[in-house]
Amino acid sequence: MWTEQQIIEIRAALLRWYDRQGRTLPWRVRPEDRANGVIADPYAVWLSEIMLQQTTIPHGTPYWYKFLDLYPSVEALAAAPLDDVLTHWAGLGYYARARNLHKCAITVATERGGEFPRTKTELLTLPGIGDYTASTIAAICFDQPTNIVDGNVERVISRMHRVEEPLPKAKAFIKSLAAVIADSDRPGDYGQAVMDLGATVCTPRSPLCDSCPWSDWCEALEAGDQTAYPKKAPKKKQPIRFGGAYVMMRDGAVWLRRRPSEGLLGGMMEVPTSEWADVMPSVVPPVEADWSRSPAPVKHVFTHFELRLDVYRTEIDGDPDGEGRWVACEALSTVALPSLFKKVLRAVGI
DNA sequence: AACGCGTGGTT
DNA sequence: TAACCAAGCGT
Repeated sequence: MWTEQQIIEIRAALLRWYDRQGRTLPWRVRPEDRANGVIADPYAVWLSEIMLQQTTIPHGTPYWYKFLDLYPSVEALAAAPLDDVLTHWAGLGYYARARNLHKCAITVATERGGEFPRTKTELLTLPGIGDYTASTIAAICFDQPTNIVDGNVERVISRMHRVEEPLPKAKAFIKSLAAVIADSDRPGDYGQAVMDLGATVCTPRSPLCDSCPWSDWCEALEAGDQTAYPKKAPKKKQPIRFGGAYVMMRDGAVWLRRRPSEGLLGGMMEVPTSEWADVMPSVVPPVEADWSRSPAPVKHVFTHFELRLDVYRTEIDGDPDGEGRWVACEALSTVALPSLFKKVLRAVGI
């Protein structure tokens, strides 16, 4: 292992690199500003961290601007109806994040006077905030010396040490290795620096080792097998499920209903569908009508299965049975409609 | 502890 | 094209 002196040099090399980058993300405080006492806004940082969980920065960033504009404070977010929050989250995926975001905002606004807790331990008690997010907020906003480990850090550390154990089993071990070099003098900058390193230099496919501040200490670079790490457990093939979606139109409006509040796409609106099964279920339309089927099924890939929906469309006069409501086609952007069902509507020309 | 949970971009 | 990937969390 490294001597204390080496560890100090490793930290310093990363922070020198980071300071030189000048990479700015909109919710960040630049190192020079931080040195002058500028404090990151916990609300804005929390919002960004929840949105960026398993989400790329280009995809998440427009949502961050929109939410800050619509809900400039945690109180404003807490006061909004959940359905509005889900509407504005639509398209970002992992909708439990939006439900937890709203729940967390209510807790902070009503039980904590609008102030986020300043310690990792207290942050961990809030809905939607796990180890990574708690560590990050505590470090970036409150200068707490935490050990920030996300997917980027796992890749960087597993390469430096050529960790042979595959993820996700190796998470605890990698985290213990990361803790050895985590910086306690500039916790926020260090955490962002090591994540940036993974995101821009120590990339999954083609790492830019010539530009890496840690190349002197990287075992994988020395061995020439950087991209062999992190080792990952083989993933199983995902099943394909089939079903039918039934688009009912009346006077330029579409019939939508609300999904159950938990589980897949929980709380979001949907076009009525059949059950989703391993083989195409027998077709039982929700109303007797003259249905036309779209030429090609809609394909949609979830995390744990692929869905193929045959899309049927019809015009009806009355109301369908069951819960739901008519939504004018021009007003579809004002409802909590996930991408899957936007695709379904697009497939029949809406 | 392993699995459920979205979506869009890249290779 | 199929596989892989992205600043994880809850149960």
